[in-house]
Amino acid sequence: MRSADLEEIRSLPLFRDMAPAHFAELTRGAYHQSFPPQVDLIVEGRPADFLHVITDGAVELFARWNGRETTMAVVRPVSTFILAACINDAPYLMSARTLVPSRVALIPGTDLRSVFARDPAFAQAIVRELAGSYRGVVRHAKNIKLRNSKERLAAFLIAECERNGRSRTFALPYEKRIIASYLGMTPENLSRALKQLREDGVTIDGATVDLADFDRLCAIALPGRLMDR
Amino acid sequence: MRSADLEEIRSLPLFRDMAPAHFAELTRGAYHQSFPPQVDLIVEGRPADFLHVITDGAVELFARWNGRETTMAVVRPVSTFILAACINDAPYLMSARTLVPSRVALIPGTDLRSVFARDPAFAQAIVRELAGSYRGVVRHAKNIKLRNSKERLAAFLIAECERNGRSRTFALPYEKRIIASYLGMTPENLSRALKQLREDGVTIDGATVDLADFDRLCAIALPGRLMDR
DNA sequence: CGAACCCTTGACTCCGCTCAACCACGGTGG
DNA sequence: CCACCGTGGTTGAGCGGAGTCAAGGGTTCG
Repeated sequence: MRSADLEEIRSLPLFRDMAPAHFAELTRGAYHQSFPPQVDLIVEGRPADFLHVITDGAVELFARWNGRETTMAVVRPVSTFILAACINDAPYLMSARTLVPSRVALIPGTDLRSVFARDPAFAQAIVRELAGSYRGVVRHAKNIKLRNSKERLAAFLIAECERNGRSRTFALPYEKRIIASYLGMTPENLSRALKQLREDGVTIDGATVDLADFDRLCAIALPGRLMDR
Repeated sequence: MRSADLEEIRSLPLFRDMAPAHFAELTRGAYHQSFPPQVDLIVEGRPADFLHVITDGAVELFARWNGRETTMAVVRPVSTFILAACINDAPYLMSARTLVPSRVALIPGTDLRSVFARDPAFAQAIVRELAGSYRGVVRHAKNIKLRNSKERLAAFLIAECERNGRSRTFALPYEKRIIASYLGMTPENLSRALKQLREDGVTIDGATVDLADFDRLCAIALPGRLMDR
């Protein structure tokens, strides 16, 4: 693994405070690989062999059942995913695939569990990471169960706007069908919902969005840290 | 706190392996209280002061937004809830209220965090508990997003059946309106869905359920450990 | 240039919600 | 003892949101 990559991973909250020897132990058996788009990194149901750390690109976490599919989250650098399955040595509950060309570090689950049992600082960091992930899914579930599709879309646009430094215009971060699936609707419906939001100052051209009336959107989505962080 | 209660709490996976002195430290500042039904134990948004351990009864975890409400889980003895908020010292994302007369032990969050930083075995247990909770919410979200209401209901009945030792008849564990909310539908709709399932061998009398054709239900719900544990 | 693929649009269907009435049950108080 | 009322559950009618199916346009890429 390149030392620049190591630095980057090392600087993550998850690894920042652990003993240097333990970090070396973790990364010794690790791979760091580049993947083209649309590669399946993880398929749900398989045993959790590796903790994944995305260092570049974007990865979709999704789930399948009975021929249907829904995206649960989109992970961006630099962060980890499917830590819970690794720690519990349990089968993955979600699949993962690259959305764009991406680089991912793979840390063997056995090493992870071994170091985790010996390094208190690392254990603490894992707890924080897990607690954060947990709260993320809770927010997602609340979002799905409490808001209707128009409200979810408005909330999503607000969140994206803030991710881009509250700039009034910005680009959608990935394909609309992914956004639709993440928001729990069909692509057709997302299209219609976007059109419907034109009355609220939202204009769309391809992937670029313009929010003319931020407050109006807020009145629809009523964003708050209990659901939108 | 009564010593029998202490024993019970101590035997939980979360506390089983920690140092005796640390366990004493945790429970020293703890309360153990009885509550009547319909008491709000936690209201979302408040800072997370206490880890809750339910030792008797049943507690509903739910969330509100804009006048709507949805139940996220029902917690039964003996287990803990809202660990994530406590560990992160963050506001609760969910509210909690007793469904029936219940006993709950309250462990101060400051003590929890303090011991957690010093006791590696405890930190490990917390990680396992958190990872388990995380996977629980992921399952819930998948359930909501991938199955329609009839399928969710069938899966719920199957799960309840197995909780009762696969007995063919059993009682619904709590009010139907709670079940409806948990399954992401209205009470009216639950009623209709139950009636609809009569063709599949489900008969309902008040709170008692009879499943004449388990396999038929399975064909609808397609249960699996990736969504129904 | 053709072939995918994504997005959009329209028409239609249907699942699930709303609103309203009604019933069963249990508790209360006259 | 019974009238009254509140609550939870059921049922029905009507509506609307969201999915499905099908077609067409725009882009990208081989």
